[in-house]
Amino acid sequence: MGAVTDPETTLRQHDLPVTAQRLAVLRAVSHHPHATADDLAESVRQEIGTISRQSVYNVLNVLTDKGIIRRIQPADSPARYEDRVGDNHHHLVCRDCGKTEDVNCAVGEAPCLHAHDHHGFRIDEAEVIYWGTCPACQRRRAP
Amino acid sequence: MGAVTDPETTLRQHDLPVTAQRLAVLRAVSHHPHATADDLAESVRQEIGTISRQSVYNVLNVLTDKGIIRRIQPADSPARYEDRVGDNHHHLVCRDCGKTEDVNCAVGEAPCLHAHDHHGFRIDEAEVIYWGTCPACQRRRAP
DNA sequence: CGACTATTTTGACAAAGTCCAAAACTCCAC
DNA sequence: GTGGAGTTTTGGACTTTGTCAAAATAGTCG
Repeated sequence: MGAVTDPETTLRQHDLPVTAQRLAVLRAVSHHPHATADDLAESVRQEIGTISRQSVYNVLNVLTDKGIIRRIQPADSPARYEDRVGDNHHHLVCRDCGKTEDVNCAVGEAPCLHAHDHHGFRIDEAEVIYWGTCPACQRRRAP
Repeated sequence: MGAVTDPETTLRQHDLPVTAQRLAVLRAVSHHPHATADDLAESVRQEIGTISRQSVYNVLNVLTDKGIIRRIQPADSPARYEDRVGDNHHHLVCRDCGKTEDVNCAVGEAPCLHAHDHHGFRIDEAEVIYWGTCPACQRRRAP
């Protein structure tokens, strides 16, 4: 997604004024999938010198609302952001270090969307998180 | 689980000294599934008069570590606790009000545990959250 | 009952975000 | 280009959820 369209065009397509901060955040999300807001702030500062914490949050919130990026919020971890949207993929998260990987949906298209007993809820998303230990942490703990 | 064994026996079976606070928290979790730590503190106070915020967290952490209760942590919500453990069920969460319902695993036994591409992770749990709008919030928003 | 250990309490602290008002910037029409 | 309206960005205070540490208290076992 981020690769197909350049950041500036993406912003204009969504009627968002183009600012240096937004461009930089958008690029940072593309280059560092699953980074936290703090990671991204750091990354943006290296690119454009300075940005306020609040602006990072503002931009991330706007982009998330517009569906340009996706926010994932695993337990015991700050929110993480990614570029890849609208393809029903899921995540693999390390309990020790928080490392996050994409996994394609195990069942196929958008399968998970059908809970058996939906209690009258109108369901709009099925979120799947696989919890485990990443290779590096496995080595670190059982040497 | 909570219904089968009484709270006091449950605690002794796990080598935990029995205290008024633990009994009350355990009962509160049984009676109010998916309640937050604050909800539970409130509930316990009505039963035994007073309990410190820290004790509620202490007890919930111990019980969770022992596998007596389960903690779920949906995005944008404080942690919630439930009685029902070890049966691979999942949750339905309302985006508006946070209302949470149990749903039995859509695929059967413990199916979800097999991600296709596991990147070398050792996976120990697959967590599924269905996001949507509960009946009450549907009515409230589209009158 | 009494000693020993574990738990509870109290109060300070930390992380992740949000709220607010003022200043700076972008966009668009001229 | 330039000016004005409307948005963004800033910086600082604040909120929420949860943890840490030390002192006081309560539970357990002989």
